[in-house]
Amino acid sequence: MPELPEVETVRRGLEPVMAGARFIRVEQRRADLRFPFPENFAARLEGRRVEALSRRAKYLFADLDDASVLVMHLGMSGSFRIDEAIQGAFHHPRSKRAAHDHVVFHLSSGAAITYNDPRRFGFMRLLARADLAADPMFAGLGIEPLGNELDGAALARLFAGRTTPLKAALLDQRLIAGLGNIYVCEALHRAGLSPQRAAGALVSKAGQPTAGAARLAAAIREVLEEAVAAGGSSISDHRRTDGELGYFQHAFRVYDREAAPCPTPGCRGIVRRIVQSGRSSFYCAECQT
DNA sequence: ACACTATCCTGCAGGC
DNA sequence: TGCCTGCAGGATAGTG
Repeated sequence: MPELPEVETVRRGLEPVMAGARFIRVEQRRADLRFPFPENFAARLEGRRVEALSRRAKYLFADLDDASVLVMHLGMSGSFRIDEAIQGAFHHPRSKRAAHDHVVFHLSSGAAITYNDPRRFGFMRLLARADLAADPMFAGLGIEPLGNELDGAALARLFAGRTTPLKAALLDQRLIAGLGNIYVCEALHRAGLSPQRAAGALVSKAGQPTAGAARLAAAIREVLEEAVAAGGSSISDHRRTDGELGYFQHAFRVYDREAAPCPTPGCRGIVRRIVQSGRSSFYCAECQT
């Protein structure tokens, strides 16, 4: 599910009940997700206070009061649900969905936060804050697309000399961290660039960003900001922490719209689907060149 | 260096 | 109704 906008939506939902709260009790219902849980996971969390909840790329970080960090990744199908514990009156419906409730955080704020993940590609880790930057998982992460670093010049620097297709370059978390299949497709369409174009073609011979590079940087920022404002995209699994759906999926111009007319004004193209790096690319061959 | 594949896992849609 | 295939928002390891 979750690319940067969905993870940021989750962060904003969790922050009011997690930041400043203590873990009173932690239920860990299985030994592993994508990776084994840390040793004594529940015991190491219980009693700890969350100082802040932040996001980097598609990772969530809960800074704890013992100088450790709880790292959470939602994989493809992870979600968090917040239940306010009201005098034990809350009833959890017996559903297939509940079978994939793997972790429950009971917090001093009175909230119970349940992590659900059918495919179990998500994970949780506990790291010393001092070790975070050097950890292999984070040391090589690329620039944050909603931060100040992303502009045409940054793309030119990252893509210079690369023959790899734009689609693959934009999915590469070592270059830009946080984009996934949906928002890469959407950003390329907004920028009028083919996913098959060589990444290095966005750099002039003098090493300067082309007009396409500037358009792409602006398109990435724009589509992510709009998606965050919409609460992310809910295709099948993504839920906001209050259980509501995001609604950016209604604003998709090309993603999962094979054979639909291209939405670009005046364009008579049809959205096509091709496979790159084993994943679907949706684009319009008429206006994306 | 790069591109593609398989892999982890479950659910769902579509074809028959 | 069921069985089968393929596909899905991520990320990594391994191959050529």
